[in-house]
Amino acid sequence: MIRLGLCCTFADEPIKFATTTATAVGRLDRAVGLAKLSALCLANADALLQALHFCAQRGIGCFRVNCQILPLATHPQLGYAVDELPAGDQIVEKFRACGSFARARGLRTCFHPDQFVVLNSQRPEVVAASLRELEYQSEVAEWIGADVVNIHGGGAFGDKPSALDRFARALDRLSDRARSRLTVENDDRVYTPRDLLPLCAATGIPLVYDVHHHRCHPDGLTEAEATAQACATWQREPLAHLSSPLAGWQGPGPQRHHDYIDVGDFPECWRQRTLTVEVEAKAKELAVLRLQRELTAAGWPLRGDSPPW
DNA sequence: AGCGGTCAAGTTGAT
DNA sequence: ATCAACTTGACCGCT
Repeated sequence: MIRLGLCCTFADEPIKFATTTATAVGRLDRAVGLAKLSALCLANADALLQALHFCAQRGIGCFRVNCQILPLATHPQLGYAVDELPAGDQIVEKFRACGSFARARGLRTCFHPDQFVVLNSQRPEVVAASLRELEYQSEVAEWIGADVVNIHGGGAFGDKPSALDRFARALDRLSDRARSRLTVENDDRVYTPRDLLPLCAATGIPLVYDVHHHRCHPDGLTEAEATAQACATWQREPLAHLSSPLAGWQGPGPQRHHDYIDVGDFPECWRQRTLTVEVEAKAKELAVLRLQRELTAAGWPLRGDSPPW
């Protein structure tokens, strides 16, 4: 059974997550700034519940939460703990309500911090900021019952074995809350599945298999081999990523994402799997719903409302 | 009210 | 040495 996942935002549905900028908040007094941020966090908790309702209603079994759900939470100057916000209690309560809803409807949720999280950086301040970011996202993940906080391997710095070793050692600095949710994903320029599988074996961190990245940056493993080995790193339902190239596989910049998924890009070797497939496509929910229709027409078993993994 | 420039953060590799 | 690519639109300050 395949569970399809939607990433972060909507193309057509009027569900919006609010953001702000450090420049704007930095101009305000601390208290005024916190009041503004508090309102944004509250609005985002409401938007998340709407997003989950949409997914439940349309049989989309997984939703990825935007990493800016609590805007500027880890900013070096403007960052805050949620209990510093005027509506802090209410915010946590609303996120916990999202968690209850997701659990009741069998929806999976996950996080994917952006490229600034580099656990194997050679710069200690970058690693420290990355750990801080993972702790923040894992706190929200706990509120909403998300089981995955997924990151990339980071940089190679001219020496992948050393870089992977630094990655492994940084894990020891995470709380249980963060470490138990952390996963690592192959990317399209540095780390392949083959590079990451030994790290996963050594640390117990699951591998999120991005088949599009693997096609852009192959490593000698077939898709079936990479899928099998990635799935074996999971003690629960595995997670994978799928995209189609912007202008076809022969076109320029195949690593760039298309608006929709070409159903021909869906790996045949996923057919017998129980798997969450996050759809990374610019047309967002429209792309997920179209893929859902096409897979169903092709006889693939899909699930969006079954009990949690 | 509408417009357009701007946005916290890291790393790689193309030019 | 510089800069786009990752995500991409929404915000904010100016008229």
